[in-house]
Amino acid sequence: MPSRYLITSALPYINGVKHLGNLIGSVLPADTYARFLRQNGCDVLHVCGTDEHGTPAEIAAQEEGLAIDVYCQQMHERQKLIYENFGIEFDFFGRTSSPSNHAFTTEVFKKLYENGYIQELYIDQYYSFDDQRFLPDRYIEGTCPYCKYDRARGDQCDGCGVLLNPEELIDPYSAISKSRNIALKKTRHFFLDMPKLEAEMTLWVEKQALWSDTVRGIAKKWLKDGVRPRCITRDLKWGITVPLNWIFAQKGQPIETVELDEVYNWAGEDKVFYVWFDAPNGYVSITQDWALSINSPDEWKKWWQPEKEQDVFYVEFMAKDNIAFHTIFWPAMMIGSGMNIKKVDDIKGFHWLTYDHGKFSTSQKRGVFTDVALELYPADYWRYYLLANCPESSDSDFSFEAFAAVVNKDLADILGNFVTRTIALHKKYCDLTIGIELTADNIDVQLSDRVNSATNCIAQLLSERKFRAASAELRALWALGNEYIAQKEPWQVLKTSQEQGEVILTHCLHLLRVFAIAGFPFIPYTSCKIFEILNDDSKKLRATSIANCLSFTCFNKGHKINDAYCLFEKIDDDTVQKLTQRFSGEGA
RNA sequence: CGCGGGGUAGAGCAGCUUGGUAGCUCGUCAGGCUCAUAACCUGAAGGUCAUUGGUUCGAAUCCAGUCCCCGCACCCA
Repeated sequence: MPSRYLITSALPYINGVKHLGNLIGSVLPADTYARFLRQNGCDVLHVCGTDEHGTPAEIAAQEEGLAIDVYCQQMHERQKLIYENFGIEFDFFGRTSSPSNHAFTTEVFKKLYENGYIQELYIDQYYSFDDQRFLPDRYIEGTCPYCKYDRARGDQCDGCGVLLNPEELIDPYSAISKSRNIALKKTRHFFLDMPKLEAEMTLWVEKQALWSDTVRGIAKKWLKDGVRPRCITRDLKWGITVPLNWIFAQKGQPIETVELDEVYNWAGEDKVFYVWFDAPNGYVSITQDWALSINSPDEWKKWWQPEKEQDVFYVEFMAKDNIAFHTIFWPAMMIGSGMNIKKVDDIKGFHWLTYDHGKFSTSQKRGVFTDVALELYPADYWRYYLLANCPESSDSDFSFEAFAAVVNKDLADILGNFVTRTIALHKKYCDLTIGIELTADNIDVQLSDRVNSATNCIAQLLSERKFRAASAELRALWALGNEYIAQKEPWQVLKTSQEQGEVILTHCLHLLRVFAIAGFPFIPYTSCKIFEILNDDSKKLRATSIANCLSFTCFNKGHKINDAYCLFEKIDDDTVQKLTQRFSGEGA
């Protein structure tokens, strides 16, 4: 057993509020897993943060009329608050624009350079005079030389799918300003020498036993087709500055002695690392920021540079588009740097969440975004639905119709209703005061066995990070409550025997406690509410492992409980229709 | 032959690695109960596992071919 569990969620990009797919594609399952491990008493660190560099961020800031740093600051706070309100408990939610990430990324680069994994090449890049900037490949459009599609991008043609270089485009123009006043300029860039790392990466990928077929498949595909030098720098202002002084010093050619034009070309001092190069380093630098925040600056090493590799078990959560970076490029950077940074053990990759059989779309306002979601319904509704229906093995669809069906049935009818009926009976016949204690003589062994079997199963599935199956088993556990109470009919028994009736009801109260503990990784707010009703200490929710969490002796004679209330409001058909219409992105 | 994912009861999915009488949830229908958010419990109906061929005593599961659906278009994970 590893002594520590390191968990990272893919860093959400800064340029806007994320949608439900982002939530279920990384941070929510990661939080669920982290909560589960913490209940088991494991030492867990879960970090995430905003990915802030790159052209899309600059353009988004420009559109908002804000300076880039101000924009990022605001958007970071906004995203952070939304995750908090979903009950995502990061140890630290950091930023890739932080000083620590500047420092760490620079160090990674220097080590790669010293170890001979960095190549310098001049490349031709388009400069837009009207935009006054170099244009990243995807911001140049033109006609595809192969299929003649007239809106091909500089990196790829969407007409025929061929991968392109920008200079291949016929009649190119700036996608930002549509200006054709652009010209190819030579500019010096740095490349990560992937071919040199290929053999080592292949070995490393082969070694991975835990990765799913999908993850392994993507990794192998990139090893097969994607092994070529990858450019790691861009000509931009916003980012982590490439340490040119240091580089020229390394060459024994002090920068002062070199013609500026020759060195920088058009980029002047605006040469920064490409966002893909600095973003994953954020996992480490954010941990460093976490360490600073707890006044133990070296604490991050416990996680990223453990004495023994197997002391830390590291799981990354992400959507499938990110898998190549996490299976190949970032590990290659870390291996090449020789910095002895802990590498990932398992990668939990998610497929896409579609919206009402189509795509989420920011520009069309189609789909539910995380800020609006919380205005509509409490966090646990979303958490439960998304976990129970997560795109684990293939894409899955979100629709309000399905959402309402699941919320109404599972949360309201199965769980919520069991809470209400149990407490109502107790109030009526026992005055919300526990009058008996359960002992070996009166404990229902059959129930006990079934509950233990279910909780063990949930724990096992969570430890394997199978969220859909774990949710289904949680639901089955809830159903045991209704089954038990229907079979025992305490409302009948109580008419003839107070004691026998109370034995049944006390079993039900303990079941509620089990539901709260087992549900805590999934629907923490609800679990807290149930514990309040039971008048139990909510700290125990965080410190009781799910497997075998059943104990029929938690409540002493005389223990008072609180009255229940409706835990889940149902969603009616009319509302479903209105919401479906509202978020369809058509007309509106 | 562009890449990737998928085709299993009306809907949504599991099973496929390691072949052996087809499973879960919702929905439908029929009973039961009345403590409860018109909730709950029990039972039933409903599938030749896209299709063709092969391997095998035996294939949803392995192999080969065919067909169909989805994403790879701003945004976006």
